Amino acid sequence: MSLEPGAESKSARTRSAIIDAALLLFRERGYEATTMRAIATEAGVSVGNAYYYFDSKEQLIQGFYDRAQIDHAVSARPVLDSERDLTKRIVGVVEAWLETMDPYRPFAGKFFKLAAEPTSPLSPFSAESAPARTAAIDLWREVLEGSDAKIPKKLRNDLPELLWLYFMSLVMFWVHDPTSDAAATRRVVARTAPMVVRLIGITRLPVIRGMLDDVIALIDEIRLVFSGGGDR
Amino acid sequence: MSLEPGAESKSARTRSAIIDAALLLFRERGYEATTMRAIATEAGVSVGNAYYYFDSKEQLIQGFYDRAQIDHAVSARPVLDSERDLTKRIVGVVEAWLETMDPYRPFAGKFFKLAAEPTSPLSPFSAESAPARTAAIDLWREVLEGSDAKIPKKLRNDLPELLWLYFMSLVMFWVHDPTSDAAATRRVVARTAPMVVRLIGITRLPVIRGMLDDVIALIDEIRLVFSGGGDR
DNA sequence: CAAGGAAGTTGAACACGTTCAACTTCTCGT
DNA sequence: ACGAGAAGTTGAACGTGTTCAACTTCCTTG
Repeated sequence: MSLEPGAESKSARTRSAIIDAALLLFRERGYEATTMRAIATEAGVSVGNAYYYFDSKEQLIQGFYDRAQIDHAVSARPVLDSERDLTKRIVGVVEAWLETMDPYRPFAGKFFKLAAEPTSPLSPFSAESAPARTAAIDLWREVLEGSDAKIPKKLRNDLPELLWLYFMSLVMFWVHDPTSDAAATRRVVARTAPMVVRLIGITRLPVIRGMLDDVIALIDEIRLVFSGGGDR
Repeated sequence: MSLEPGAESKSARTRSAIIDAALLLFRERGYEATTMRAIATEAGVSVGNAYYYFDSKEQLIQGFYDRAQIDHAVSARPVLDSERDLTKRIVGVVEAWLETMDPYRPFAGKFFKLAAEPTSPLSPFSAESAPARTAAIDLWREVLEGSDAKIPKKLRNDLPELLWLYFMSLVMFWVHDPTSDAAATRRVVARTAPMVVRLIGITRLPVIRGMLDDVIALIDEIRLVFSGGGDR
């Protein structure tokens, strides 16, 4: 594999030409209305050739995920580098994501429907998504570690993952959000981000600390089940 | 529409014959492997006729939902009538559901993938699912009201819905649960149900009460968005 | 009872995702 | 430069969900 930009192999160029074509047509007509024949034609290849590079039409969405994640990391950079307040960091990173995803919002539902199937490689919990997932969790780790908030020791380990889960539920809300320009989602983020921060602070209280231990123990147990601990 | 049982119209019988055939074949071969042609043949009708009664193959799953909900209400009855302890009521009702759904577990993922699409009538948040949804929320209201637990006034209104949401997240976990016989899900229920009950009790603490007001305000706001308050 | 419209029913036809055997082009060791 | 195997490419063909014009049965109204 060559490293000089612009000198990528022919096959790599064909590959991304197909993704480009797919994403273009998805934006224009939506996911279902875009046929594989149309994608192939737009990309200047045959249908069969498109299937040489991608196992299925759904598979093309993985390409979308990868790009979205990179775009998000880029658009979140300014906030991460300038803001210290944890609440504002959370809000900023989520808003950056909303910005990035805006062009795809009309048919995002179709994408997440596919992601919701547990056996699908597109599921955020699948092995195939592991790279994108850990990258995303690392982003949330940076949100935490770059902030001036004091994180209780007990939470250090699990909080990035929990924050990512919080983010995933925001994404789910966004998918269902009927308001134009995702106004409701923005409102929910603005409202819940301070709650999350306060929740972290509250874990110092004795009453809560007892519960926290249970929660952490449960999370660790669940992680074990999914990392091969359970019989599949 | 006739009310005497056993004297239903021909069309109603055809309708349920198609659902019977579909559910039978789904169980035997899975969702994707079952063709509409096979369903029609099994039900003793033509393909076109099946489409006279159901808009699509997905639509057949709505029939599955309706039955599952009825079955659950029935299987949850013993616990609801005999047990007073809130934790045990929650665990019992969830276990009853797990029992009910067991035959469909192998392909439940396929079902919930369809349910995850916001625009789909199969979404638990859709208008079409409203009857099933309110019935389910009512079930959780009974779980609460039949228990000996003291529910803070502030929570009376929203708690059944919140409990249903908790249940929905358990369902999501169940769909992803890789263990045989859903052992991990059972464990999570056994662990989280006491936490939920403790969480309800804790809302009396002054620190928490402040947060609780925020949460309730947010929930009410969200409900408004989805009940037509937002621009669609 | 007759008539005519509504409800129910049919299977062939269509469009789409996907597969595959055949073909072409590239790569590299000799 | 050559040959052989790998990699890339093709479009026709297949199976599936869905549609539709035509047909049949049922029900209502005069």
